Amino acid sequence: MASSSNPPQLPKLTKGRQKIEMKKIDDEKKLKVCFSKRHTGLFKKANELCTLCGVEMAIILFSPTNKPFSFGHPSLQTVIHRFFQNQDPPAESSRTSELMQQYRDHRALELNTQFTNLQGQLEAAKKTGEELKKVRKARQEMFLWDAPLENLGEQELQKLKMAVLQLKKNAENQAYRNGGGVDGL
Amino acid sequence: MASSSNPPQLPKLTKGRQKIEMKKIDDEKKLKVCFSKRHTGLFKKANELCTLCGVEMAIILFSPTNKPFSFGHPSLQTVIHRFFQNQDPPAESSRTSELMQQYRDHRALELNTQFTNLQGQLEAAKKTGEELKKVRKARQEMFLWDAPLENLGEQELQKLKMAVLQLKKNAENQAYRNGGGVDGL
DNA sequence: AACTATTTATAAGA
DNA sequence: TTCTTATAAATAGTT
Repeated sequence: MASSSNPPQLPKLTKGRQKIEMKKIDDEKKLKVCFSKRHTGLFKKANELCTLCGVEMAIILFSPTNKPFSFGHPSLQTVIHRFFQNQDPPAESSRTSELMQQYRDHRALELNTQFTNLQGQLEAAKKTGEELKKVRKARQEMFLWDAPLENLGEQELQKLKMAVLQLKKNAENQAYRNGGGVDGL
Repeated sequence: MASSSNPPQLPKLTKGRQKIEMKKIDDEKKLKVCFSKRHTGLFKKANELCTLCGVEMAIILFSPTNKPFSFGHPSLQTVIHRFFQNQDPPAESSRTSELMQQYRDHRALELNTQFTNLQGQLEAAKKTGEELKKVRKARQEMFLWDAPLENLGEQELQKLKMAVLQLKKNAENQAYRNGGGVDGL
């Protein structure tokens, strides 16, 4: 009690968790450990999401040593089959719903055209550009495009908005790094 | 900060994160929010694992409202194909793979072909109203759409950003013109 | 594999 | 829905 034991220099036993750069880990040993921990963590998160929110999910991945791993709830085949089989929810069969479906189809068609156009712009951009360097950041945000391409609606617009914001942020970061030259890589 | 203990009365603004029971969330609103956050978090973790460890991975999941989402690196097709095609010494699901063996040749390759010709199908469908059903199917296949995740330079990034902004603008205009009242699902 | 010290992810609340 | 805040979890570096 008497002794005030909060010396400025606590002999920390470890450095604790350190922030790591988001790029491919070179060190074989570290990579192995990292994969092990994160693979476990990811599957745990997946399981929690399934439990908490009642979602059906399938995960397939190949380890750094090309070993296949998978997760499925309720099962791999169930989810994959459902996904590719395009099992729509309940079937409402009325004239109205049919018209609505046609409307959605039409709208989807137009959106697809726009996406195709976007793809073309990307191709053009790649040709115009010269060097390809710090792309990892960009790639990180790109995964957002992979998910919700079904039935683009209000929610999807929100995601697009988020993607735009992230791209903007990313561009700014890159500009900053180019100017300051902090920790080169 | 030296010797005196902290004053006991800290007017905490919030309770902060609270531990939750690992079971299906009943509250509709909470469930929705939870899914949104965790879905984003999971995909982020997945992306990090791919980046850090050079892992190939595919995730397919159905939200509480049965909306399909997917993540793929380098692409959904690539990973799924590899999984069901590569009948390597199966680390775990040999039975599953076996069940999907035929499915692989039949469905996956078929889908790949359809995707390749997606544009053509859509064009054709646009002219033949009767082809709307095909469009509907094509729309589902759009999940497989993959942005070229190759390397992009800074200039490309800028162009991409602009392209995205344009896309968003178009989508919004379209939504407004259509009144946005046809939100099925 | 277990342990710390931090970084991240999030449940609540605004 | 988005932002903030406080706390729960995940995990990089050690032992």
